Amino acid sequence: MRIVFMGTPDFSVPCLRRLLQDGHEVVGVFTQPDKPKGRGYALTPPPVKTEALQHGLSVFQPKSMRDGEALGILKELRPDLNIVVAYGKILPADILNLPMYGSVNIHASLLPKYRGSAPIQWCILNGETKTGVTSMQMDEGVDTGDMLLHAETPIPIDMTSGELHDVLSEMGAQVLSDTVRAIEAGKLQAIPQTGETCYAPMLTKTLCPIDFTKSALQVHNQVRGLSPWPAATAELAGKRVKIFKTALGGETSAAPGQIVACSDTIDVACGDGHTVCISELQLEGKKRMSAHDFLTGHSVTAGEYFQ
RNA sequence: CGCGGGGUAGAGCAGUUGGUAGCUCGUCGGGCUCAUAACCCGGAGGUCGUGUGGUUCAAGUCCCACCCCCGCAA
Repeated sequence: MRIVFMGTPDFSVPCLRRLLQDGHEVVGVFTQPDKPKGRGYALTPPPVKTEALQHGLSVFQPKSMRDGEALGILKELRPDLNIVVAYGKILPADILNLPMYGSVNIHASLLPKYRGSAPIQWCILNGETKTGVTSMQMDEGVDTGDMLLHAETPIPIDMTSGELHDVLSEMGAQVLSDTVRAIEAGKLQAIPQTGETCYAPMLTKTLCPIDFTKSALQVHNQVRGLSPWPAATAELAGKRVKIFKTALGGETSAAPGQIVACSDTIDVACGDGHTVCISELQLEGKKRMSAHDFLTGHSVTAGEYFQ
């Protein structure tokens, strides 16, 4: 099977690897253009590009998929199937429908819930207890295509987005492998998406500041949903602190935001009379470290407030 | 040349107007205790990111270059 792979971030990499491992002929890889990233605006290639080049694959990084040029390239590649995994661009119908088997997408949620670009994080932010990966036959809408296969996984109460990302990334590769095999065998039935839908938009920094008047569970979900990126934040003694890891604590009568204990973890009172126990954090300009290490060098005392 | 913070004992930090380093945790030994993550006493452990650089009688502390880490912004 001649396959064109379209993907960009780390999440896509296991899928690409799996296609190669399964012996498919990856005739081309589309990925986002290199972008200025990080300090000094160093031009950084997306992870899929790096991986593709290591395997000697042809890489294409068009700015637009709608100007005819991309379609021309695709025609020359003559794929039997397009595989799209977190590519980051909305594809027009002529691109999607060019291959004999059309285009298949791997999405990190149980569709039709959590369509959009940040399904992993929103599942955790909303406190979902299970999620999964779905493959679908793409149409022009955003994650609205008919569903092919899916796999489920529970979300433990302390799992972070980063951890779930890695799990779903591998699961996605497996679902993809199964999907392609089933397509080749011609025994796959597409199921229209029905039922409750919701949308998982891109994360923004406005989600980061913690409001300790919310319940401990809400704060905890915010922290793990935004961990490791972009990370929930709070202010302590005028400095911004990123918070990466918390656990649900016991009851307290302290005011929201007040630190009630700081021996091994930093326990903060929330709005519902319970605490969250911070175990991993990062002060602006400093490295990420455990609460224990943080407390060793910084004098934090019970009674202080997070804002 | 996007803006900014930082590299000092295993870890996290301090180090004032330049005079060869200190705190907390950990660690090792001893003590107290029914017991302990608690407490007491004592010890080990650092060529202060690199340059065999510059200034100086003297630099962790000032100047220069380079390497690395991090926050913002993208």
